[in-house]
Amino acid sequence: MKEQTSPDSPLADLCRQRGLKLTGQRRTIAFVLSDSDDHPDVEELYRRAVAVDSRISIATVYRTVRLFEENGILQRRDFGGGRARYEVADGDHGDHYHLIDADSGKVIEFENAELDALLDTIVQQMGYGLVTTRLSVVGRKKAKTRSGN
Amino acid sequence: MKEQTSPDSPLADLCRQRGLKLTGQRRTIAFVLSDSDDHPDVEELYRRAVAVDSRISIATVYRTVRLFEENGILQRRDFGGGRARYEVADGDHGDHYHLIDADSGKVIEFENAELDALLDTIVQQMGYGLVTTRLSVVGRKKAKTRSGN
DNA sequence: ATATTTGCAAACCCTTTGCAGACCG
DNA sequence: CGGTCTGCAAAGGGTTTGCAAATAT
Repeated sequence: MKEQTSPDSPLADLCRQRGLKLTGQRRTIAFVLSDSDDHPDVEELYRRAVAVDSRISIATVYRTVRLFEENGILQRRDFGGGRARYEVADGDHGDHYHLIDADSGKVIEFENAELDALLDTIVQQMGYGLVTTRLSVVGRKKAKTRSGN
Repeated sequence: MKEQTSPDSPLADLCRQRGLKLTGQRRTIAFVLSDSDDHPDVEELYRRAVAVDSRISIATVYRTVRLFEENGILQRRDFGGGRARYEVADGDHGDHYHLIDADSGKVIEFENAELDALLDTIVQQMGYGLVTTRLSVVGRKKAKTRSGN
């Protein structure tokens, strides 16, 4: 009888690697997150999780999401609108940013090495080491350019 | 009898220019804001306003701050921590960003034309026009001795 | 004069928490 | 088994709002 090595989602595995107790709920939430490529808020995660296993409470989603964030598994984002949104954390590199469509609210991810480098340089020159970058640009589709704010 | 042209703070004047009714409370809040060069949250603004005129309620500060934001007089910022913080809006140019000290939480403003340009270019290339940039970097002061951790 | 604004307190929204029972390792 | 995790509902912190009285233009 062979041992099952990894029947779980990538995030569930990560969970285990981090030494976190892998409960049914966490497994479900991890699965839902692994399965998401957008930036759901807690209520949305709750909806998706309940669809998989109805025995999950929203309090647990809040607790899990916080736990995952503290363990570097998730990243919390704020795109305005009062509620926190989450996405699977990037590896140490591959950092990415967000462009938010001013009209539709749609979030578009992008990467840019030059931007990475420039930010790092700027922060260095100010005598600091870069810890985190929180950057989202709001843009409007192909119209006049405004260089405000 | 000559008309008083401008006995008020710069922001109170802006208020008037925008056609907003200039009440006592708004005048006070505008004064407090003109007098601030940091990024106070609503409670802090309330404290400062009450120090000038005790007949102000926090509800009015919330309402005024929102009004000012909607009229481009103030800018709301989010540095984490749940509460919104405010600062006087930049003119169309002179845009600036924020570096947050990871340890002290201190907010340090900076400008960088190269960064302005790069962001604009990136957004253009994605087929959008830049509307707003929300950027704050968290950094840790470089230790000159060693960087243990 | 009269439409707006204010203060107060209650309402709201998102998030956290105390507790008793359920569960993982 | 023992400590951790969960569900529930109540509490919490920031922000908004309904209403009658006060106020600006």
